[in-house]
Amino acid sequence: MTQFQTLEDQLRAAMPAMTRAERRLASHMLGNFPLSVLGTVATIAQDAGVSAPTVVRFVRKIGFSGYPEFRAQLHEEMGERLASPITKHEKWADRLEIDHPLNRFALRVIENLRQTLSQQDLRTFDAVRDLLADKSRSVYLIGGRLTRSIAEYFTTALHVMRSDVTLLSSQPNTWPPALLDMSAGDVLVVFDIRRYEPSVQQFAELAHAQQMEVVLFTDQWVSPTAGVARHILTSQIEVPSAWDTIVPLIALVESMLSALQDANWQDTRERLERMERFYEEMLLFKRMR
Amino acid sequence: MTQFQTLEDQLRAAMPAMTRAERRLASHMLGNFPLSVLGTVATIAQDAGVSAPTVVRFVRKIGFSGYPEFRAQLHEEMGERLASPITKHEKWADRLEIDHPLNRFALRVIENLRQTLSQQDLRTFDAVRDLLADKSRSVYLIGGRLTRSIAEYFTTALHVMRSDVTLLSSQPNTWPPALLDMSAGDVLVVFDIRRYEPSVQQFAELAHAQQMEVVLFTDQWVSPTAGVARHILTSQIEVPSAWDTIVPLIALVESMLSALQDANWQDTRERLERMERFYEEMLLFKRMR
DNA sequence: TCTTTTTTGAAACAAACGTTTCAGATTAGC
DNA sequence: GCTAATCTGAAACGTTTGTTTCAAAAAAGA
Repeated sequence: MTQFQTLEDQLRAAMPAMTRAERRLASHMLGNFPLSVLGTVATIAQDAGVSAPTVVRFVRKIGFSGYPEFRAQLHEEMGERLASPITKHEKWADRLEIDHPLNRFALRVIENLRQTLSQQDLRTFDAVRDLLADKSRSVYLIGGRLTRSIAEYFTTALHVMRSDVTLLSSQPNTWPPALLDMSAGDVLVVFDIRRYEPSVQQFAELAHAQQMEVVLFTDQWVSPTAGVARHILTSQIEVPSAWDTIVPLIALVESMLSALQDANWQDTRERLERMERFYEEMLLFKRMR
Repeated sequence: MTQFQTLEDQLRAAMPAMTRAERRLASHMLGNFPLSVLGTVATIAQDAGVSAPTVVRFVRKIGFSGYPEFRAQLHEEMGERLASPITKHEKWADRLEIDHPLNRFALRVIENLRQTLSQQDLRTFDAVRDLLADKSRSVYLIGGRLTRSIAEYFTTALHVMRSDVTLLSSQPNTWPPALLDMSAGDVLVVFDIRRYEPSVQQFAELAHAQQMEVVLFTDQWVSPTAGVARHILTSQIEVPSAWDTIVPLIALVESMLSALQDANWQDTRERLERMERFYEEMLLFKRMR
């Protein structure tokens, strides 16, 4: 079946060779495209004022094996037109040497990233941004075995933008004393992907009991910590290996940083400049020794 | 059934009240919207990795009488967006969504990732994989202010696959003594993106002088450490914000992990299984208290 | 006009579909 | 650590769907 033209074009091109009833059908299809073609054979037949067999004979005549194939083709075309920018599959993927493990793996990573971003709830994202931008709230971050490095990265970057940002140590026995300094309204950012860690969850529950706002970054299977979380940001993290990918999580974190920066650019720039000066002075000291 | 929001919103709004399998389903639907929802119950179920009954229960839960009604609603919405000539050639996502910082940022991240991958030298990649797979060499990792978290992540994952993996502390004053244990032929993995850190570079030079193999993960402007590096893997890291993105670096690291795993799956699996057992025993221990 | 050919839809049919049931698996509560 | 409650998918079910058959209707050719 030739795919070099759209369904609409195919319909028009077939017009001359049509019989009376078929022409009625085609003209109805074209007149209400593509809404008219979404339904079943029966509904189309009724709307166009022809019988169901006519519809089937018609799609056969223009080259499809049957109505299901015709509809599949339509769905494909609609999908292309409806796709949001980040949902779109890029052509460049074809050019990569697909056989190399690097590219095989990377394509799956990109697929995860794409899905993560397109399913992200923007309101949740904005709400978390506002929480973190609120300087009256202290921010604490915690992560598991693999996610602690994400928490660390987030912390380092957040420090540039605001004060009162604390990364909890990787040793759970230091957490209870840390709770002493946390107040109601403070924010706890939790990173937890499978295999979810009981200690992290327990701590989140304690924090929640202290009226803290819990923000959870997790995977598509959702950490049990979700039960006490005010806001949940999920990522697709499954790749063909014994591990998962944290790329979508990092992308979310960096997007959040970017949004925070936009929300309060004045302060951020000042802090950045001061940090630069401090770094320079540090270097000066070193040289003087 | 309330029609005041789009299907997409309804899916998201229902998220909190969902079970595990239903979340997986909703996540798949949102991640590939609206293409994912055009097909039959069976195809959706298969693509999302759940059973057909789950799909039916799900659409019931969010307020439809059954799957046909759910699909009818989707068709209606699609029709609205596609029918009028004005919007005909516009994308599904409205301007508001495209303009959202998350999506603006994400598009740039994906672009960086794309460039990083297409520019990657596969021979270098393979050579680094072979170095890291060689168990006669110890592996040391080091990173700067922002990249230390990447080194940490890499270390944690590498530990699962092999022994003799060490992450250097974030305090430079601990590095000279650490050098004592490093031998010629050992591997030093350096992460260094702008602004390049003199201390990291100095250490890499010392390591190089000790006949160590230096592997450098850096950005497109290339860290000065490149002078002493045997292998260099570069990433595109520039995004529209005061920061850079480490996503391409993470993707490279994870691809490397995946390649390493493939190179020596037998050993890796054994280590994984042993690790699992240890974790279980730890949990058991905790429960017994 | 009458015959032949083509077109068309009602009815019957088979395949695919959405739905329900139920037992095993998982999770939550005590 | 056990029990109760909830969740989940395989299999069976009845329904809808697309398709085929066939005879009536329409059109074309004589």
